[in-house]
Amino acid sequence: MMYSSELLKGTLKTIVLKQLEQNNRMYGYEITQRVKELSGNRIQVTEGALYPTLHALEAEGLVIIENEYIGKRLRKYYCLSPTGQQKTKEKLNELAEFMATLRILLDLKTQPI
Amino acid sequence: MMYSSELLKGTLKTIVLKQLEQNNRMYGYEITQRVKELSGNRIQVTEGALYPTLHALEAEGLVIIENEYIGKRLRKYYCLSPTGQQKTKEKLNELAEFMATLRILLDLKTQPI
DNA sequence: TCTAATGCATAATATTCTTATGTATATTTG
DNA sequence: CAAATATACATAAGAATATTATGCATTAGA
Repeated sequence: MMYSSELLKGTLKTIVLKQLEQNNRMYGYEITQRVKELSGNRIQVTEGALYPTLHALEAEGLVIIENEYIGKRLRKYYCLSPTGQQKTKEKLNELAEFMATLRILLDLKTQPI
Repeated sequence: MMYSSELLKGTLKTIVLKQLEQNNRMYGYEITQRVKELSGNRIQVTEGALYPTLHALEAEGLVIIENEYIGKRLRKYYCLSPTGQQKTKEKLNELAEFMATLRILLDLKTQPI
C-alpha cells in the first residue's frame, strides 16, 4: 500500500537530488521507477510532481540536462551540477536532522543519525 | 536555525496529534511552545498553520474542545477523542514507516524503528 | 506605564502536490 | 499482425497545506 500522499511533500526534491547523486545521471521515468522499487512500491512519484520539480532544479542551476535520442525517442538525462552536488549534501543533512527531531517529537526510539 | 519550512508539510497534523496524546490536553499556544522547545528552536509552528489544523481535526472528530476561562481570557483546550486516539496510532505508524523508507532512499544508516 | 508575552483567529498568498489530459514511440502478447 | 501495455515526455486545473500579514484582547514584567 502507498503512503498518504501528504508525506511526500517537502521531501521530493531531496529524494530526486539524492538519486541523481547516486546514479550519476538519470532520466525522469527512470527516477519514478527507481523510487518505486527502492520504496517497495510505497512511494509513487507521479509525473505531475516530478517534471515540474526537475524543471525547477534546472532553473535553480542544480541540474544539467543532456538530450539523447534513443531510436526516434528523445530522452532527457539529468545530472547534478557542481552547485547541485553541494546543495544535495546540504539538503540531505537538513533532512536527516529534521528526521532526528521528528523522532523526539513523536517519541520514537532515539537513534544516532 | 529553523528547518526549511517545506519539511513541516505533511507532518504537522501527526505532530499535533502526538503532543495531544502525550499531554492529555493542550491549548494552541502551548502546542507551539512545546514543539519549539522539544525541537531545540528548530520547528516553529505558526498560528496560521496551527489553528486551521486544530479546526480541521475537530471537524474530523479527532479532537474535542473544552473551553475554560483563565481570568477574563478564554482558553481552548484540545483533547483526543477515542477516534482520535486510534487515528494517532495509525498516523504515527505510517510516519515511522515512511521515515524508514526515506532512510533507504537517502542512503542513511538503516536502523530499526 | 509601556512593552512584551500570551492567546485566539482569519485572509491573502505561495508552494507543492494530485488528478486528468495530451502526445508519441517501443515492446509484448494473443 | 493487431491491440494492449510500457516507455517517455509534458502541461493544466484543482486541492491541500503551509507562510505571511493582520487583527483583537488580556496579562505580566521592567
